[in-house]
Amino acid sequence: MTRSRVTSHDVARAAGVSRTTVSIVLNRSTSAVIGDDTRKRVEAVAADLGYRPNSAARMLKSGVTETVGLVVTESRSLSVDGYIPLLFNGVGSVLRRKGYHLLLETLSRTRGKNPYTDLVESRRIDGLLLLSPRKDDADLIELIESDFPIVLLGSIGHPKEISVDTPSTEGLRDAVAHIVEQGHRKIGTIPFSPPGFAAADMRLANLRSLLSDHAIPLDENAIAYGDFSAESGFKATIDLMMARPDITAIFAGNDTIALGVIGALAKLGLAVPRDVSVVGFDDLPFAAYVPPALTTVRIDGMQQGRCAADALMSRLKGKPVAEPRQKFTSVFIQRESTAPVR
Amino acid sequence: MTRSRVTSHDVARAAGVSRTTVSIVLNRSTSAVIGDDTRKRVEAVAADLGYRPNSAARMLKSGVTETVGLVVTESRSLSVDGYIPLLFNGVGSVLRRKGYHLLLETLSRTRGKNPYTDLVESRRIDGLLLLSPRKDDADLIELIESDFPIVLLGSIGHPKEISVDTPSTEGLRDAVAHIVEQGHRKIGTIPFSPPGFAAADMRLANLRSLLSDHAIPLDENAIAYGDFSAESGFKATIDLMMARPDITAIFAGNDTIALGVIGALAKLGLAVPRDVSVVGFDDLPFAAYVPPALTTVRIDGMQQGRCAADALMSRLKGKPVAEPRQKFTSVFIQRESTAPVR
DNA sequence: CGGACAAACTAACACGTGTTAGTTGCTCAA
DNA sequence: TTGAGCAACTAACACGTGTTAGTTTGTCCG
Repeated sequence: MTRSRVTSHDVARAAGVSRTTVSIVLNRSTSAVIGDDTRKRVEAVAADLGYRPNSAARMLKSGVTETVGLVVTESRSLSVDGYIPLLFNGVGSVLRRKGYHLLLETLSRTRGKNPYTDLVESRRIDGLLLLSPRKDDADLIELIESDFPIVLLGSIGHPKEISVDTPSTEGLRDAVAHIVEQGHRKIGTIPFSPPGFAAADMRLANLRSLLSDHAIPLDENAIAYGDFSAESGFKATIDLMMARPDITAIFAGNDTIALGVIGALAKLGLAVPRDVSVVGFDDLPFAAYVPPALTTVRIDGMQQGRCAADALMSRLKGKPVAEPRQKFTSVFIQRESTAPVR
Repeated sequence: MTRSRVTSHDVARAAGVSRTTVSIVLNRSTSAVIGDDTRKRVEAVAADLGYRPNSAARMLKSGVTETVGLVVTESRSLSVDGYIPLLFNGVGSVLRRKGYHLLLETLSRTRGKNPYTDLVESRRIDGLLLLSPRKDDADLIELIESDFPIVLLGSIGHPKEISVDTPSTEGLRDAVAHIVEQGHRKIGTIPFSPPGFAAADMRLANLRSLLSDHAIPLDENAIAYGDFSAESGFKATIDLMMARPDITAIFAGNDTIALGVIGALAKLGLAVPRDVSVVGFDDLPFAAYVPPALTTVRIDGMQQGRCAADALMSRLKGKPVAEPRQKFTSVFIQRESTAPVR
């Protein structure tokens, strides 16, 4: 490493004081009183030499890394799910303000050992944000019970969890009411992921229950599973409409899938919303600007990200989190991809 | 810190050897010969106790963090530009394989001091991946000249840079040829960012030059600047078509913007491709599945991410990078959003 | 005049690791 | 017998920092 660095020792020598004094001055520590002139001199010398504390040494000594991990459990979803970038943005804005850093870890489903266990045990991070947690994740449960600071984006219903969830209930209730009001009775859906993914399972159950309130069944053959992407929405729609050509309204698992749904319907010669109505989910930034503008259910990704990061920050500061299980209501947004049944 | 950790000292004591031996065994160091039985015993004890080396201590001693920074200079673009997630995925797949970690930093344009300077000087990262570098970034140039390992995604034309670029030339040439062949002469464009952004400026200049090869001008009033998002594409299109209702073909800065363009045209009562042809850029995962399937120019984000990460990895291993300025050709993809002029 | 006390600073330890320069015991040739 | 050489291991230092427990100097009060 030819690139030589300036240490607190260099600053101390140049300022004619001890290394201890340098540390106290630069950290604004109150463990000792330092004269005003000395303080000024040390600060000037430090700035002059361009001194930056070595983060590794600081981590080692203090045990604080000023870094939090963000784990995306489905690395595949990262590249196609437009919701995740919004989360990143929300999380990032909070961390930047607090001077924290973000370690991004993607986890492919096949891996045996969870990578965040390694992050935690090697003390590389102070806390963890976990996206799309799974109820059956034993490592995760152990981590939660060990009191490691961890905030879930989504919920697994563990008594000790801290989570920021966006249940679909309210928005979806209004969406269903709207669709039923428009006269639709033959309804299909394309969940945003295959079964086993907590949030998607929950939303599907929710949809089924809401439909049954209107005495409308959600048959097994009216469900075609997607996989986050527009492509999966496209293919699932082809399958769905083959099996159930009578369907007049489709609830897409997210807005990206909704794009694929509309694309597939067009391929089948069906216009949206004239022949089939489509409801999206998320209200991604593009939703209002595509043709037809998507009727959808809004959840605010940036806000979810911000809240999760805030909760983790206060947890790291030792404060108890005010609201361990925060929930954001979703809201129905009516646009132009839905219309009365013909 | 109630959470007590097991150190190499604990392992040493439990195995009845010295800490040095533990270190040598677990790092497979060749600086000393360790007997086979001792080695086995140490490994067993370490596994048994669940020993994980403290990363901070290791960083401090070895000077290696096994972490690379990924800086997104336009934090706004993160939430709306579908290309970035693809890059993440490519970068992530390489780093995961090599056991490296990814520190994600977003930079809002307004900030004075570049945050990556801090990352570098506090020794938090071994190397840097920089997205959308700016030619006028003095800190960046200084960093490059100081031989810090840094790989640019995009190019600023510095003699010492290592970069992975995706110039638009080939794909755009074919796209222009296609559009001209279809009889279009009144052509507009919506760059993916306002002027000042190197890649967008370059692409615009490229488009202008390619059009002029066909003796077609690109008037100033045929350009309406976008800002990564579908929303910006929507609004820019409204402006553009107000100023130039004669336009029959639009080159969108990226596929997300193309969505907004098509949405706006629909609002104006214009159908794509019947009334106006639209060419996207990037070939994002949804491009083939929306109606109409986007005619676009493909650049492979995952591959660009992988190559950049690979280049950085070999740079960190001390190997000279085989090809310091790598370029990926873009390729024209004809789908259904373009048609002959009416 | 002596002791108490505060202000201003510092010596020295600890954090947990990787590595260099040994040390110990043993074999084997001269 | 001896000393050279080797296998197997370890003592001790260094990385750069934060902090505890002092030390020195000066002042003030009884």
